[in-house]
Amino acid sequence: MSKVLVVDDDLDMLSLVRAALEKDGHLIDTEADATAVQPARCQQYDLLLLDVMMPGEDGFSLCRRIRAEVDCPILFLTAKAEDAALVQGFGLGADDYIKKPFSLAELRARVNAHLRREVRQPTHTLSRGGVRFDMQAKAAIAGEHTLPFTRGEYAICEHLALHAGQVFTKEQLYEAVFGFEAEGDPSAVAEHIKNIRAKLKADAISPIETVWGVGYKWRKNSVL
Amino acid sequence: MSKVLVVDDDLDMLSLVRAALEKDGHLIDTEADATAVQPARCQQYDLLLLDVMMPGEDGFSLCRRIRAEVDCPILFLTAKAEDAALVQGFGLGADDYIKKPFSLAELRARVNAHLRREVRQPTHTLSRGGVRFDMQAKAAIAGEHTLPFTRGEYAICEHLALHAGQVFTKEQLYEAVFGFEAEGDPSAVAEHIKNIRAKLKADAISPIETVWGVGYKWRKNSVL
DNA sequence: CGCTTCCTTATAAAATCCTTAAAAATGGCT
DNA sequence: AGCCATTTTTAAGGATTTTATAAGGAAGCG
Repeated sequence: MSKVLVVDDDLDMLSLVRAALEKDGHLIDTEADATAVQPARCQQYDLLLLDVMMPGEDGFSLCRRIRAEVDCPILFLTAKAEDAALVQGFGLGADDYIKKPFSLAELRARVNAHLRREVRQPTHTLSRGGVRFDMQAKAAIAGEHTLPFTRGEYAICEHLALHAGQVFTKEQLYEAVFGFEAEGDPSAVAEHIKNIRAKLKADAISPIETVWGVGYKWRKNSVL
Repeated sequence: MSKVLVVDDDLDMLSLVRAALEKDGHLIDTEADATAVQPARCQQYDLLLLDVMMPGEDGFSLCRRIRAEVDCPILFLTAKAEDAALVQGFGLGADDYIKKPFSLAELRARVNAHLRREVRQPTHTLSRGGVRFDMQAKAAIAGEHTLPFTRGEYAICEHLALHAGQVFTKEQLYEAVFGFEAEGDPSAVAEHIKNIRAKLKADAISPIETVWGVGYKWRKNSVL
């Protein structure tokens, strides 16, 4: 979830852009008056989308005014297709230049590409059966939202997913999660499995199979 | 001066692009055969420019193959102007998508914009979650005013923000802030976290999440 | 000395984990 | 098919662990 500020004097354009970007789960603020945009205000956003042609202050001027103090990507929306204007825009520190008329698909793709770059980091992630594990953040993500796993639940879940297809007894799972001293009641693991399944159910996925008389395993060929 | 690799089967195009980018002082390598491009080789470049339509392996396939191991910006050159292809390209982790025919001015402007962004990162200021860190001044700014952090509070806060998304135990945080001998009571860290949160609360932002049983982390805007 | 910062301690609050017990499901048996 | 023994699932409650909060004292610094 990222915060985006859109500056355009055309109110129709604002609502159009807002609707498009909100589909990707972003938080959109809009502003029709460029002169009202101060550097300090921009610092809370992850990306700025500026129209070039506006009465009063235009997008170029606004960019020039705030660039020094704003670190996030700045994208221009423009009807001017001339190279000179485009080069000028990039020269002011812009990160992209989207020519009108643009498709909403392109707008979304470009905005997301810039936001993604901001958070692109060497993360150890694993995707299995519709669930994405961020091993650094110790978080599991399904669809658009983070699953509210507890530490134990996450650990069991990650271990199963990491060794998808392999069957683990309750004792093995307990040991894998809490180290060697597996002094735990097997039913404690069953309890966790139950909770995990309940939380996954909200996203209509159930990758954990029970092997009767043996234990549990993560389904290997995920039918997503 | 940056190193750029251009992959295109069209030799005329290669020399054209090379000439254009060399005007900006970049070092250009070219490659006509996509299958010959290995991830390890790409890691020495600051930017990759890939043609989409190539005999043998196309640009999309190449991107897919190397993206996980290559961290630099990847730009597509393409004649395909359809939205679907464009969205697909961005979906593969591309950073820009330049439609043929493009002007050399636009090409240069876009390439330079991406390269500039890369070097903007190692600057001494960082903006995350509504807080801007001035690492030189050791000051954190939220909204209009400087946060009254103590030295230790600032250090913990900066370390968390710098490694947004990653979970740190109290011991790790203490060590990260005071170096080697982490002979500190974990509850001292908890105390600092409390104070940090209290001071951030005035600006209605709370980017620090507690991962129960593990530690703390700075919330990362996850862009799926 | 007064001030800030940091650490410690103590207590309250919260969340998780485990245990227990009953209900449901499974597989094998006659 | 029907029944039984075993295993799994579900549910609820208390015990345990971890975190949040508050207050007091030691150490550094002007």
